[in-house]
Amino acid sequence: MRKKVTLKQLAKELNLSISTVSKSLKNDREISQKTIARVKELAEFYKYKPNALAVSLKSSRTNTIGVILPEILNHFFAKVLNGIEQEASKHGYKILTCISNECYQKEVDYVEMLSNNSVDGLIMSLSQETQITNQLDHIKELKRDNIPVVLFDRINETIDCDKVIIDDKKASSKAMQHLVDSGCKNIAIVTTISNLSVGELRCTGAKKIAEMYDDVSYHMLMINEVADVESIIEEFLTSNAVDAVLGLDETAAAVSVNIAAKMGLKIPEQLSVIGFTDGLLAKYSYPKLSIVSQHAETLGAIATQRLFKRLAMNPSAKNKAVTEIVETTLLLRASTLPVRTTKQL
Amino acid sequence: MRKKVTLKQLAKELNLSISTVSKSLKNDREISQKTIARVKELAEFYKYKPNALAVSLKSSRTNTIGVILPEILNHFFAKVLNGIEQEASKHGYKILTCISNECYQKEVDYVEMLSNNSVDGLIMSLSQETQITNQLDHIKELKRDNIPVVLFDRINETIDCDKVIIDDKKASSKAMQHLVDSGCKNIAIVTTISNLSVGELRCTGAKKIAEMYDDVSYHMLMINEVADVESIIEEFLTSNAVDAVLGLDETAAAVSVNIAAKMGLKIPEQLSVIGFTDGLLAKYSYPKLSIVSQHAETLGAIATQRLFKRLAMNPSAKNKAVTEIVETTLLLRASTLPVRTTKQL
DNA sequence: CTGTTAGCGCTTTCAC
DNA sequence: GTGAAAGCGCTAACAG
Repeated sequence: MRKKVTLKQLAKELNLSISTVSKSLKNDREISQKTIARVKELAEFYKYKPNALAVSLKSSRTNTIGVILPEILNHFFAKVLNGIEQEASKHGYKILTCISNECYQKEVDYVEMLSNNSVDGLIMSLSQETQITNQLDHIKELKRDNIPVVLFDRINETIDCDKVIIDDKKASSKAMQHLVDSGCKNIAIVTTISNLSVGELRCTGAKKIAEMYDDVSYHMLMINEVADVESIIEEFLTSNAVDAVLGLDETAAAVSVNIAAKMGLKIPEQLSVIGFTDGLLAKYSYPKLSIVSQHAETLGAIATQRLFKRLAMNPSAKNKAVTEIVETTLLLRASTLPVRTTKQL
Repeated sequence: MRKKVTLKQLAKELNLSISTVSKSLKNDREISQKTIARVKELAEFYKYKPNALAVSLKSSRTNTIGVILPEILNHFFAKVLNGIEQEASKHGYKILTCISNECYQKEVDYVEMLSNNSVDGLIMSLSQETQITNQLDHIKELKRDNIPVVLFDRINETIDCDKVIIDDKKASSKAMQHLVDSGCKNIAIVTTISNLSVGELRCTGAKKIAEMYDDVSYHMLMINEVADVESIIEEFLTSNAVDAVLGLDETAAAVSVNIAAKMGLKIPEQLSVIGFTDGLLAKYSYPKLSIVSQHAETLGAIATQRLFKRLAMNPSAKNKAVTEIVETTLLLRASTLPVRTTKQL
């Protein structure tokens, strides 16, 4: 079993010094063409690859970015990860992926683990527990270690760093507005994420619109934890005669649709449905659901670009933190009625 | 902006040598308790963390494993990744995640990228293009670099390395058997992955069973590329009076169900459906689909354990490659009829 | 008990 | 043109 080739070995075999070999491989003009050729040939022969560890240690750049996600089975985060990966790889960067599993302690551990010079920067979305308990020291300490962070989606205002978010409030307003415009009068707002920053914002946005209309009423259905979401929603829909459901997260939307189907409700004739989701439902549901598309992959790409910009910045010129907002799209399909109200001119 | 603390700086500040500091932090019994206490206090104060790069360079262990996946938006791979991550983190390992996007060249690039001492080992599933074109040198060369690989799901028999697979043939046989036993006579086998190793195996398994029965006929519907899967399946179901669909992959299964719903076919009365999928459909469909569960997370965990075992092995005692087989489960739900045939005693 | 030294593999400055 | 030497941060064998 042959060991991995190093500059040293190439040098010995060629009767050259290590530095000459190193320079040759970089086409340093100090070195004669003949030598360069010799070196390259042998390097090629042995398939020499510079030891990434040594290069990083020397240069203090790892070309790696750390990504800490609350979950990966949630399609939204999977898409964000995909966006990050694409963008990172385009720039020759690798990504270290960690999944906090919505758990504060795991998140802390991962931040610790990665802040040992393992990565050049971090992209992360806070775990549910972190947001609920509001423990943020582990993030704030990254500043002291001089490692830049970009927070996305599940952010916290008090942390001074770059952020990329969705305008959740506006998005849910738009969705609610559509329901109202298409004639819905009695709307259920269903959420299983009321304890997350984004959950609150979506709530606020939806309510704001509903409250603008005297003839529109809404019901909030907040479901916590891993309660039996299905039966809660079923019970709710049975005892409340709503004509629309706005699902503020994937679970809420998905379950609502299935329960409606089970109850024999016709969509959209009897029940209009709009869901915050990211393509999963859209792809696998019938009738096709109207959705608030969060452009998760774009979000991932933007977060990555942000981080690259930050990394490229002269650290002394530490500009103020930037918050970028990704616009959502309301994608109307078969699960909602067309707009009925005549807008005033 | 304070720079990251190193042993050197601690040593200077404490008027000790670097090695004494290093040993103190390791509770080396050679060092006096008093010194250990002093060192630890200062280290704590500065939140000293050993530079992972330097440690790795020294020890030639990165505590990182590379994971190369064909896709991440496919729920199956997301689940596998989750399984890998959980298992790895349990052992204090980080994972470098790469997504080949079904593209041979990206896969090659990633293998190159990671085999520069960036990882201790690799877990991967071959990209579609790699399987089709059968170019495998990049994987085989890993052996020369002495970096262990565990291949899962999309494997290749000619590569000498550990493998973790699902018994796809048996799984599809089981599924087909159930359809037959529940009285289906005219069964569509729908696949969009006939060009993958797993696709072929599933095909073979299903056909084998169908062909055992004189009164059962089957139709193969192989859909290639990103053709308009929906219309092809719709057309097929319209012109062929089948009473069951066996979807050999997620797309095939999902689209079949939706089209059936669209066509007004009652499931399972008029059409039984079983799909190879990994919980996605199950979670979001109504009626609940019968599925072949591939236990993706288990698969990921097992692959990781395999890799750890390999890493722990004395390299000179390079045992033969091991192939582990993960059993599937046929999860029967509302989309299939109960078994009708009376089995002979 | 503590310190010196060498070395992991590489880059880079400075001599020759 | 080429090479020697220092150093990135750490560990470990060996001296003292």
